[in-house]
Amino acid sequence: MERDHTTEAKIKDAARRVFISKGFNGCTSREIAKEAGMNVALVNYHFQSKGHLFDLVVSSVMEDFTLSMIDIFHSNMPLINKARIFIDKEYEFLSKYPEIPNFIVNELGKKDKSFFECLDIKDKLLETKIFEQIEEAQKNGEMRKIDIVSIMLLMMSNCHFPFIAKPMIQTIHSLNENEYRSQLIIHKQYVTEMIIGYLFPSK
Amino acid sequence: MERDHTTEAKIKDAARRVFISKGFNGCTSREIAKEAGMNVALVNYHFQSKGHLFDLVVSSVMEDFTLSMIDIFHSNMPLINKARIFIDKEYEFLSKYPEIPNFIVNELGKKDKSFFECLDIKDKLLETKIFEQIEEAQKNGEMRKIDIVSIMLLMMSNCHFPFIAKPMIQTIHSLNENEYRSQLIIHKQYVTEMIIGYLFPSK
DNA sequence: AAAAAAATTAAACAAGCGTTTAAAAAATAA
DNA sequence: TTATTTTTTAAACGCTTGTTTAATTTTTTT
Repeated sequence: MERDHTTEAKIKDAARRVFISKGFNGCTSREIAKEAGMNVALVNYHFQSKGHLFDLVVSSVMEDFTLSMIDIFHSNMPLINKARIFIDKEYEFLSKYPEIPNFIVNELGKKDKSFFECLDIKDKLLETKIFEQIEEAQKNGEMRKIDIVSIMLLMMSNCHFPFIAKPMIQTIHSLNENEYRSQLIIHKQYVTEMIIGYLFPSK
Repeated sequence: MERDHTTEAKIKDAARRVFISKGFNGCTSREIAKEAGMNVALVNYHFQSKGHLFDLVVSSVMEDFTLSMIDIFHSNMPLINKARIFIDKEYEFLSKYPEIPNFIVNELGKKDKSFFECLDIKDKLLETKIFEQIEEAQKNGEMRKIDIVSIMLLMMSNCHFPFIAKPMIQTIHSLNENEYRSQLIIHKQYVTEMIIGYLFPSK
């Protein structure tokens, strides 16, 4: 019984769905069990506690999230291309999992730093040598001299916020699902143009 | 006894603090009562239910939030100045209440649209005639032709996200409170430069 | 000062929570 | 098959939740 439709996998998948859309405090163990089509006791039998299951889900989500960020950095493209593709891939990933940014900023904000650190996002970023490439491009004058933190903030702000604030923007401007999806496609182009234009002024 | 340190006011203030930092599901009625230095029963005596009190807090927060956005729009400055001041005031407001963006996107995402609509943010924005001013500036060629939704998204993304993602960025880059505050000041300048440069290409 | 109203309290309510138990069912090993 | 282990179940556990009750204190009214 090594297939991937084991009880454990079903529960973990259900937990992921429920936790992402409702948060840790916003859902119950019974709700997760029901989503998985299981008995409540099975959740604790296989995963000890709600909290432990949650930590597993958080780690899994963060892994997907980090992976979606760094896989572009590993190539040896010029930085300006990487920036373009990064924004593109980020919008693609977030369109697929639009609830993840909200989940991350919400649920990880509550956790203490030690849990956060063991996900070692910084280390994974360092491995890609992206920071060296940025430093070099800045010395060459190809790239505007801005610190890493702000570069990351600029990128993430303009990629994540449109997904985080979706319900708010949708209501303010009376946009349905399709209309907002179209808006995101247009917005991605603006964002790309703006960020590339700012970070690489020569172009 | 018409002063502003009535029991009701104390409870409402305490509820605002607790709700903003922990969310609706993240806190209890007893916690709010304790924060206010009151008995639990008093919360329901004065505010019927936790949910009703929460709605009052949300409305109050949204009012402050909307007010912080629109008061610059009412003046008859040139648009480029309004944009600069908007970003400045937004960072000022959010530095004072850094938990509000997170609270808004989280708690309002759960509410149904009818509740959202009765806050009529769009109407308040329309009253300021800012949309007309934008349209005119775009016809004059002073401003890049971008739809209102994306303009708002650009503004809010770059103002709000740095506060929303604070815990994440802090941990990734090992920044303490003061270091992050300094980062925000620098970042605000980048953001201003980038957005103004993009929206008003002539400059 | 006495009576009426309002505000506050401690205690209890039923309902739901995460978790555990102990027995039944299913799967595995002998 | 029989014995043994693993998995699943229904039921219950103690605890916390939001809310209510009924009694007490404080304030207001007369």
